[in-house]
Amino acid sequence: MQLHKRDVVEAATALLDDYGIADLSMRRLARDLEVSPGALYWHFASKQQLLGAVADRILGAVQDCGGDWQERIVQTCGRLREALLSHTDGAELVSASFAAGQSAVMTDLLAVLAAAAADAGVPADSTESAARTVVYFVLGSTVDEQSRLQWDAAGADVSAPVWAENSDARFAFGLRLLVDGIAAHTRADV
Amino acid sequence: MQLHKRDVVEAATALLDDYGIADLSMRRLARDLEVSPGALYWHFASKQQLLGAVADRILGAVQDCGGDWQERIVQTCGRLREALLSHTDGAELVSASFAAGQSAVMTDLLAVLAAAAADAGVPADSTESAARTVVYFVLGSTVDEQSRLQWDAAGADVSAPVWAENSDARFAFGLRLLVDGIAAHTRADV
DNA sequence: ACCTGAACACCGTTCAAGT
DNA sequence: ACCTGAACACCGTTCAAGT
Repeated sequence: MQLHKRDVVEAATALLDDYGIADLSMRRLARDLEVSPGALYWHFASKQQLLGAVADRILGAVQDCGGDWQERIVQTCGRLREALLSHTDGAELVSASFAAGQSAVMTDLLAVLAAAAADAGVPADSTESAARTVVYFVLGSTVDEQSRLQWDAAGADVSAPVWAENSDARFAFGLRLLVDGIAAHTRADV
Repeated sequence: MQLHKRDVVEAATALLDDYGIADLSMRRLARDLEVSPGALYWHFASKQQLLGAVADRILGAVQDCGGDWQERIVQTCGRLREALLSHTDGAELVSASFAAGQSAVMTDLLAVLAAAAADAGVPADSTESAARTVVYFVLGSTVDEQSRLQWDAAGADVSAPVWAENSDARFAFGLRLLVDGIAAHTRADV
C-alpha cells in the first residue's frame, strides 16, 4: 500500500527511540519501511526536512498553558524538557532542527515565550531576544542532561545517579536565573 | 617530512575557514595534507577528538580578563563570540565539541564564568549551573547569528543588513538578562 | 502520482603490511 | 614509531525508467 508522510515520520521516530540519531539514516529508514531510498524523496525534499517533521512530532506533546507570565515560562520550558527527554537523542534532534529553521512547532513555542516576556513588561523589540535566550538554555541544558543520562545508562559507573538526582534542580536554577533576569530588567526599564 | 598534531589541526582550521564544517572530513583533510586517511588515526583517536583540538585552537584567542564579576562575564562572553564568528561555522564546531566534552578550553571558560558567579554571591553548589546557563546562551545565539550571517553572504536579499546591525544589541540584551538574573538571585538569597 | 534500480560521489574507521 | 593500501560497512541525493 501507499507510503504517507505520517508513516514515514512515525517509522523515523521509532528508529530514533530504538537506536538513536546516529542510526537514523534515510537508507535505514527506507529499509524499515520496505521501500527504496529514493521513495522518501518523493515525500520529503531532504533529510533535514524529514528531521524537522520528526522534531515537530516530538514537540506535539507541548501544549501551551495559562497562569501569569512566570508560570507560563516555567511550565512551557518544563514541558519542552520532558518532551525532549522522552525520546532517545530528542534534545539533539530538536536542537539541530531548530538551528536549521526546520521546526514549525519550535517557532510557535518561541512566540509563546515572547508573549510571556511581553506580559512581563519587556519592550516589544526585545521580546524575541528574551524568548530565544530561554530556548537556548532549555535546549543546551537538556542536550547536556540527556547525553549524560544515556552515557550512564550504557557505561554505568557509581557517581551517575548523583548527577541525575540533581538535574531537576539544576534545570530549575538556570530557568530561575532567566526569569529573575527578565523581571529585573523590566523593573530597571519601567 | 613527518606529520605532527599541530600541522593537522592547522590544516583542518584552514579547511574549515575556506569550505565550512560540512567539507571538513577526515578524507579531505588527509588529501590536503597528502597523506592516507589512516595516517590521521595515528595522531587522533577519532574525528571527534580532532574537532575538539580545532575547537581549542579557535578558543585560544579568548584570554581571561580583570574587573568586577559583571565585567568579567560580559568580556569573556564577548571575546568568546568574537572567536566563534572569526571562523566559518566556528560556533557550530565549538558547540558540537563542547557537547561532546572534547574541548578543554571550553571547560576552562566554564571555570572562569563559575568563579565570576561565585564572586557575585551565587551559592557554591550553583556556580556551575550559572556558568553553563551563560555558555548555552553564547553558543546558541552565536550559532544562530552565524548561520544567518553566512546565509546572507550567499543568498543576499535586502533585509539582511538590518538583522546584522541588530545582532550586537540582541547579544548584549540576552547577556544582560543573565547578568541581571545572577545579580537578582544572589540578592534574593543573601 | 508514486516508486524502483542503479548510479554518483562521497563518508569514518580499521588493520595487516611496509619502512 | 609512523604511515600506506585496501578494505569494510556504510552515507545523502538524483533521476531515468517503470506502473
